Amino acid sequence: MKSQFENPVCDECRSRLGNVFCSLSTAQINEMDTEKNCSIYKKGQIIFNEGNKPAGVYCINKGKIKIYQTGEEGKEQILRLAKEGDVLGYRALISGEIYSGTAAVMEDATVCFIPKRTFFEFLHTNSDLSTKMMQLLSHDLREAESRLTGLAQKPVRERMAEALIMLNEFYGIDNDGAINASISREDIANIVGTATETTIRILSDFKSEKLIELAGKKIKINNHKGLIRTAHIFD
Amino acid sequence: MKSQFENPVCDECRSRLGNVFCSLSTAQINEMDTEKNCSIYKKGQIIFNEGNKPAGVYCINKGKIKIYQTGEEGKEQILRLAKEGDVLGYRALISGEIYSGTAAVMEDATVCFIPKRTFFEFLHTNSDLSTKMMQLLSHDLREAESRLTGLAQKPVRERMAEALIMLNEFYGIDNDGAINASISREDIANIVGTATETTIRILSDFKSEKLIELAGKKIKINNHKGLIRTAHIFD
DNA sequence: ATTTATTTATGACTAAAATCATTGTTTAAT
DNA sequence: ATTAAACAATGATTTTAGTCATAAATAAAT
Repeated sequence: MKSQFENPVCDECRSRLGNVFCSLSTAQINEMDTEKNCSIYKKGQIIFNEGNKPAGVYCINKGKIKIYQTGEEGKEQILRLAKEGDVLGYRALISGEIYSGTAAVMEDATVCFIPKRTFFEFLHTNSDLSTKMMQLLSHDLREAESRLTGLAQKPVRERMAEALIMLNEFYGIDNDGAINASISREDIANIVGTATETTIRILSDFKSEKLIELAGKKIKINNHKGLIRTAHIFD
Repeated sequence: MKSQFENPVCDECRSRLGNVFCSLSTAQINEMDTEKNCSIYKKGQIIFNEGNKPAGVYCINKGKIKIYQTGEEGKEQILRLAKEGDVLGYRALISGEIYSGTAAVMEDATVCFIPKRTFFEFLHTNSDLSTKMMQLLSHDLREAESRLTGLAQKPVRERMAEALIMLNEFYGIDNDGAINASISREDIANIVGTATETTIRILSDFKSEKLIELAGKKIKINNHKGLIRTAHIFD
């Protein structure tokens, strides 16, 4: 399932400076280094599963991960995406509930597990961390609620344009100017909340309209302003 | 807009014992009493508006409130409902953003405003409050994400059944066994994420199927198990 | 009490997106 | 290199839910 290897060192982790753990004390960083348990996950592997009890949080050192909920007929709804520097699994841990979603690896990942005990100790002794956690949760909540409204009110085409803009921002671009990720049409469908065929059709439309370029799983945004107009984002 | 009157006393507020402020110290309760500013709002009035900058949080002493986002063509998407004991406006305040939703009164309300300064002081000095705030945000997030998945995957009929069960739990029942609230079909539509006409039709269907009884704005759940089956809730 | 406005109800029609079916293409496995 | 499996593309059809229109019923206002 997961292979042991030489753990990344928190003190040297550049991602950490951009996440909730950026203000840990030297002592706390050392403790995290001692207590954490890092693993390599291959594409397709599950980090945690809907319904399971959380035992800590996961800090992503490398890789691309999706968090999704599984609906009635096994269809995934992707709730969030995560990449290096992102922390996972805090929602369920903090609220003392079971995981409400599953975290699966989209591109090979190195993930550090920080045990519950350690995380809560930090949370109780470092008020900056708890402030940052509240801000993170607040941000996630805003995001989820906005998507909820979009899903209820916007047509698929607009949500698709929005999703492409989001993916472009989230993953950044590679040397060719394409979105720096290989995402299947099915995953895109599960982000947007539509059928895979509909996703394929709309992407083809966008291509015909010269808004994007397609090359296999690679998507390049050609006309950013046009996409924004298509998405009807005015804020 | 809002009329001044004799403020409710926090120390005597029974609702407070069930919300995030339940563990404030006596000194903090007294401070809250001094600093807070309570108002009476009539049905239809706005407590805060999407896009405005938060200046504190609102604690509902009495009344029914909806928080919604306004979409492109002015259609409301109701994100959350609130009643006595609920706290409002914390998400935007904590994340330092503008309000992402509007809070409007559905039934005449008494609402206490707690200034930002006071709230943050409590948050920084009372670790139990910050824990509870994190739990509240986590819970809200779970709720929002589950609704997101439902909206993407469940047909209107199922979501409607689910909404009725939620409303029944949230507002409780009156002497006649009906949901203890008068909600317009339009508001129900804006909770479920559908058109008002569709809401009316599905409620009529539920009535024909003896799942509910309708009398004007009053809705009584007749067959709870049947509704749960209709909603396809298995957890 | 009567008028006006709002809300609820119902029918007819349209549009959007899902589903089903099939073929082509890429990617992975042997 | 060849086969198998997974993924992408496209067409045809169906289903779902939205929109428009109009009438009945409630609720609010004068």
